[in-house]
Amino acid sequence: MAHTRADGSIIQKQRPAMNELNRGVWTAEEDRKLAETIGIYGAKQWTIIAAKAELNRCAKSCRLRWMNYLRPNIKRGNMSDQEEDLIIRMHKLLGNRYESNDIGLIFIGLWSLIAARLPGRTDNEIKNYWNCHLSKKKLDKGTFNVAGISTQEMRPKSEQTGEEETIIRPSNSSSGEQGSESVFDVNDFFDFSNEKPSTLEWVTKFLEFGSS
DNA sequence: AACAACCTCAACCGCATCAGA
DNA sequence: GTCTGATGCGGTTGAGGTTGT
Repeated sequence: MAHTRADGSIIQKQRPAMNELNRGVWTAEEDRKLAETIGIYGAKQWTIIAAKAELNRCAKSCRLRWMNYLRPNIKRGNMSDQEEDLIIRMHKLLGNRYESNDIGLIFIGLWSLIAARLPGRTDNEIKNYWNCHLSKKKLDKGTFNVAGISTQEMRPKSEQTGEEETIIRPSNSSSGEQGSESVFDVNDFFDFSNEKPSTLEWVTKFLEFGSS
């Protein structure tokens, strides 16, 4: 079974078949059938798509393949510094903060929230990138320092000094204004107006928690 | 050249949430 | 209000690739 990598090279991969459903790597023919079916029925009703495509794949598998690989405008290749910076910022602000509180809503939609703000990137890709590159970088150094901003400096002042503060101060601005009040405002940075209600509620709780 | 260790990333799994009956 | 199937998410796996010795 062949599979195409992001750079166009072919890899071979196979998992043992379970039940009567096809599993493992998608073939070019399966991709073609799936794309064709989605072209007819749209990328929404996955149980119908899975049945109509006659791929012997479950709906979840079809959805995953479309979302992570076949979907138009998927951007592949290395993450830019800006993209990496954004991932780190958002993970720092959303992910780690929620690890340390007791609201009980940990990491809900984190990767998809980040992916939504990185056009062409998938949540799976960002998650993989974090696990492979960034979390390791964090472990190695204790802090990040991407695009001139370390996560120590990204921490709300309240975490650093115990004072009340919800702003983040880049260590050096591009304008070269040493020590200027170039404030990173969480409310400006995150526009969640298009998120579904449950996510919006979660973000609201998060922001309320961070500022209380 | 051969082997081992590590890295990458597509795909699967289990669970939570959503939406419609 | 409840039930049930569909959908979406993060965590994890594991085969193939890459790098180091």
